Amino acid sequence: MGFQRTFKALSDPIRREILQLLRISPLTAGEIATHFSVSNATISHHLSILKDAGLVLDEKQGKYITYELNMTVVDEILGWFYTLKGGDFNEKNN
Amino acid sequence: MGFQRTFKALSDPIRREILQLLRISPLTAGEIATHFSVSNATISHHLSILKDAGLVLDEKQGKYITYELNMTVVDEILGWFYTLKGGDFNEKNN
DNA sequence: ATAATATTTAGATATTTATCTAAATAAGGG
DNA sequence: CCCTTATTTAGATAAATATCTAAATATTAT
Repeated sequence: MGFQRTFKALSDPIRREILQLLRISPLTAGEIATHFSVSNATISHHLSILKDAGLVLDEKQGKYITYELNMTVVDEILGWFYTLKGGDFNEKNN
Repeated sequence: MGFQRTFKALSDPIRREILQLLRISPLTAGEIATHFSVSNATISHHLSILKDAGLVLDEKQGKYITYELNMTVVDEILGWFYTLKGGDFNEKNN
C-alpha cells in the first residue's frame, strides 16, 4: 500500500509504452530497448523504476533478463480509480 | 487523447488527495487548501495542473471558485488500464 | 583464457517540478 | 471609495528526473 512510486512510474510515456509492450508477452531488456530511441542504459533505468513500483517482474535467464507485467499491481491501481468513482473498494489507500 | 498531462497530474500525492476530496462533493479552492499544510498558492498551482489534465472542472461563483471532479477523464484513464488487462477498449491511446 | 553479448551501475548534466513569498486580480461589504 | 477576503500569477530556489557516455558485471561461445 502506498501508490506513490506506482503513480510516479506511470507518469513517464516511455514507461507506459513499455507496459503496453509487455501486455502481449514478456520481453528481454534488449528487445524492449529496440522499440525506443534512447540508450539501453536509459531503458534499464526505466525498467528499474517499473520494477520498484511493482508494475513489472523480472527473471534472469542466463545472459538475458526477461520482464513481464505484474497484473496484481495493475489491479490495485484500478481499485484506486474505483474509489474515485464512488465505490469504497478499499478506503485506506492513498 | 494523449494522456501525458493526466498521468503527470496523477503522479503527485497532494493532487491525488484533492481528487479523493472532490469525490464527496465540489469544494472551493480555499476549502481544499485547508486540508493541506502547504500555501494557498501551491494548492492553486496543483489545481491548475489538475484542470489542465482535464481531471477537474472549475466554476467561478462570485468571490469563490468551485472545483469538481470530471468523471469523463477518470473513465478515459480507466480505459487505458483496461487495455493493459488484455481488452482492446481503445487501442489508439498512449 | 579471451572475446563478445546483455544488462546494469556510476557520474554528469540539463530540464522539470514543488514549493515559497510577494504582488496582482477580482469580488463583496461597510 | 477603501478594506477585507478569495484566488491566481510571478519570480526564485531546491530537489527530482530523464538522459547521456563510460565503466562494471555477468554469461556464453570460441
